Amino acid sequence: MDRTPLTRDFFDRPVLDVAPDLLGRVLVRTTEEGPIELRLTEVEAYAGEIDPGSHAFRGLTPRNSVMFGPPGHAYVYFTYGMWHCLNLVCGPEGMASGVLLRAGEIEVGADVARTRRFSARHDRELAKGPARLATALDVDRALNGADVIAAPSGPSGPLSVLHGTPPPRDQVRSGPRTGVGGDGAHHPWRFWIDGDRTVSPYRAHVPRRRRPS
DNA sequence: CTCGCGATGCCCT
DNA sequence: GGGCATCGCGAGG
Repeated sequence: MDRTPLTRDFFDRPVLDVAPDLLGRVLVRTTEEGPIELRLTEVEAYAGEIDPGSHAFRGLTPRNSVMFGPPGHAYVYFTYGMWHCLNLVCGPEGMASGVLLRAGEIEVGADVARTRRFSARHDRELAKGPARLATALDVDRALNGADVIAAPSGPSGPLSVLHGTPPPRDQVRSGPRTGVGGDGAHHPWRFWIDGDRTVSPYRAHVPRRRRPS
């Protein structure tokens, strides 16, 4: 496995080039309890201000400001009152595009991840879904804006991405994004590794009705 | 394995 | 005040 860190230039490309190219890459999370390494198996592209599904669609806000910054940084948001999700900012500064990390296989530190993901029945469920992935890697808003480009000698900060072993191109599949409705629903901007058991199940967008009071 | 539903708090209109 | 880039649980096949 190639443990060379990905460079800034890797992320400074159009999001639809970066997103599928992240499959098979290795995310390294350094925690006090030890390292966790995750091989990415499922991602989604969010194309900045032109994309109705993107948090950046309505322009710069306090929450999404990291997306408007330079590539190669973590954008972490809080959702459904309980969960965090982790994105990697890509494209040139100002494009506000990013890749949501949806699922992966934990290759190192499954025991550490399990201390937070104790309800997972199999190891392959530890990071099967974006909020599970963030929980397993102990990612919260404290890491919002963190630089994920490691020094050439290896990971130094809390989060970094290594080259890993990308799958053959014919094993990369694409389809509609999970849980995205409206005008952004039909874009096939979700990418995953065909047949991988850690990929999360597809769920179509469901508009919610207000609970009777 | 699938489906249905409630939890929960922050963001933005 | 509506909606959310979700998850875990319980019931049923």
